[in-house]
Amino acid sequence: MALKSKATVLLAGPTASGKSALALQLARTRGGIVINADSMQVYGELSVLTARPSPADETAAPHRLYGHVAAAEAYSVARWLEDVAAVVAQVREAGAVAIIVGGTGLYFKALTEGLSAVPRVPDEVRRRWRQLATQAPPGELHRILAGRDPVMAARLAPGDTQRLTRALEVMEATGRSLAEWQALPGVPLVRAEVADCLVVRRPRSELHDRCDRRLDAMIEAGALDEVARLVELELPDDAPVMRALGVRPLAAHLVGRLSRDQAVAQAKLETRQYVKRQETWLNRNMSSWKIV
RNA sequence: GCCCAGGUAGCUCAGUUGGUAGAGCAUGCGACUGAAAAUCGCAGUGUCGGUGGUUCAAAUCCGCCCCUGGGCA
Repeated sequence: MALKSKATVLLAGPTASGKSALALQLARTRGGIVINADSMQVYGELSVLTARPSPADETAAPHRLYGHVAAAEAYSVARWLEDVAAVVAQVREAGAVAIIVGGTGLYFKALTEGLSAVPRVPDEVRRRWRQLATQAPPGELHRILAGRDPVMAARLAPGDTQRLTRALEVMEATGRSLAEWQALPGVPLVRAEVADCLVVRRPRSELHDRCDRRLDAMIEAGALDEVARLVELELPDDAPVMRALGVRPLAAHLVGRLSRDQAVAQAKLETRQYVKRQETWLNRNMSSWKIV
């Protein structure tokens, strides 16, 4: 493929589309460094189930931001953005090509548009709202928010617990509506216009087949053991790692709540649904990217 | 062969005293600013097993037939 020589490559695409392999190939032919833009491949404890690049891949070309976070930590877009900023700076200094690859649309958006400068919410405040969110009857959070931040309340669906919680904690911690914060423009770290923006696309049915086959291969490669080790850490249910595709069904199988076949089927199902969400994001946000 | 329980959306099932059906899941589409592999919104679809009958009107009542599960022989 004919690529202009730009210092940064952004490579997005749905899961199991073959992004990582392409990134590796680009890194080898262009002397690049592969940088992860996937919210789950950052966790050290998960490598099989998140389809992280293999040790062999990692020796074939330098990789950054893979498995560098402990499962017990709650990673986030903001932290990722700090991490990539540092890595991209190093890569530029070294005069190498940064190949940022992943399936997390939000991360690419934060990268190319920046994040609004919302002050950090104290852990205690966050914990309290999240706690309430797990117990509040349906509609309760939305009612509370409507009383404190009608703008955000009008914007959010009553069932959208996660965003309602965020709006509430920001309102409490900063005294201003999240809507005001988000109206502040962010600073792009990498502008899409100066990067090679690539997106891997494949027919949906083909992606589904690839996801299914890959999940079977993950099981063969020890995904169940990996989940067993994760479960032993006894992390809270709302820890982001515990939300990785397949973790919940496979963990349910380990305690006998699902048969192996049911668990595998459920994991495949989750993966297909994720593909759909990714494609919606790609259609909406990356329609001008070059399809490879 | 007899008795019992079932046959309603792709799946699991709900359908009060008869008024041509509905939830969850799946599927499709969409939203998305510090949990994003997350979280959420919207939208299909049905010869109600078949066939006769009763009735103004049958998923619902009656007859026969077919199929599935269980029990008895």
